[in-house]
Amino acid sequence: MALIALVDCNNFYATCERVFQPHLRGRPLVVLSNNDGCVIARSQEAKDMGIEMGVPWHVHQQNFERQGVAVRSSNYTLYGDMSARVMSILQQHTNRLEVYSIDEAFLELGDDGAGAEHIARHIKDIVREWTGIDVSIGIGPSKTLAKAANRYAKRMATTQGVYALNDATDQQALLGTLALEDVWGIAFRLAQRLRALGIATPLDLRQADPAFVRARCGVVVERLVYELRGQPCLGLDDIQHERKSLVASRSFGKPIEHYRDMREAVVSYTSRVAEKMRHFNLAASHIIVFIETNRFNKNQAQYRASQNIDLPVATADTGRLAQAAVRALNQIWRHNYSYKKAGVMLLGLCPAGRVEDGLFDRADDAPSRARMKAIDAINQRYGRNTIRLASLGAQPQWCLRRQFLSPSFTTHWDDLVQVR
DNA sequence: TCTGGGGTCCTAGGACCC
DNA sequence: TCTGGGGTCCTAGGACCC
Repeated sequence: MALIALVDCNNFYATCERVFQPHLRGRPLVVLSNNDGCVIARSQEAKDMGIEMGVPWHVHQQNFERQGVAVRSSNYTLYGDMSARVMSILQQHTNRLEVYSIDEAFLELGDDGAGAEHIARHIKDIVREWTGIDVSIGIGPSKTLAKAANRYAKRMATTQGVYALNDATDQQALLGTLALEDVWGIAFRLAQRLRALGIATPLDLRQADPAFVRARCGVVVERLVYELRGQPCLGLDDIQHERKSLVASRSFGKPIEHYRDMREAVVSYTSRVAEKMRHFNLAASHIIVFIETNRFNKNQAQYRASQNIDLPVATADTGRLAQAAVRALNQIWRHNYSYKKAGVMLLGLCPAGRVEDGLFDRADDAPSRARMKAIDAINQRYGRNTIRLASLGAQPQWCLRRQFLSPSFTTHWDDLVQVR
């Protein structure tokens, strides 16, 4: 069975900053979120000082600055660029690569344990030499075990950054020492639930009855049982999948109380997210706007709301999207609240050219009986709502709802042409 | 008084990840 | 005074249909 390696860049954002500012090496360093609100990355020295992930910077600022902690605002363009360099090196050493996040990737490394470890050490050296980024590598028969191995590689100096968790004895020994929350996919809530069921460690979970776990905690945790046993349930997702949603959201530096300010914010988020969408060459068929008050402020009246608008035609046009966004905002806006955050989410994404150039994205004359019949036939064949009649103002429009399409449908584009 | 059963679709919200 | 931003997947429940 093929072994999976998880390559994870150590202290990624902090290391990226250091590659270009070598004088920061050896000093504790933190990277802050937008608005410099809270800590989103730390160098090893900063971690050792006890600076926690996600803490609001203002709480500790004075204290830490006195101790010589260097601070940087985040620079995602730089991190994205460094990430691409690392990933392209990894790509050269495997047939299958899943880029899991900006600083992590899963690789398939063959089925020979010793061989896999050897390759992993080689990868680690090369990445360091070519990019200045330090990585840790965990190897195991499943993604979840590779994750656990990676943790161990990171924490134990004796591993020199690479650890293989291939045989059952090692797996049991390690899982017995971990907390439930150390398992990829288990956080506070699930850990609580599992403990209440008498499952106290990852080793207990590995040995639990999958059917029992499924009945109590659902299919996600059942999968983890198998994954911890080394029977992979989570495949390597190395095919570039299409994005399913895009978001632009922000916390406001100063809370918003007036409708006009909120409208301005929502329109500007819409324009930002629309631009991102066009970059991926996509169009959206739903737009959601959400607004909320400051949930940390216990003395304040709380309000959260979101509104989904179905667009009659999938579009990437900022004007149309902004119009819909304002309509959504109008439905949820309430006076007398102090709003702290808002966002715009685009859903039902589909390739842009197709629908925009499509046959149905225009106010046509009333559909003929023959056309109605043809459309009915398509809906019957490929599922209802593949094509539907929508209204924009008084004008009926035909639109293609690509998110309802079966995969086979795309090869039958000709059918649509006939409808016309 | 009796009070189906199975299916689909949609939505809201929970939980997790980085 | 001040607490990030961007994602995915799953579930439960309601509406509706036959």
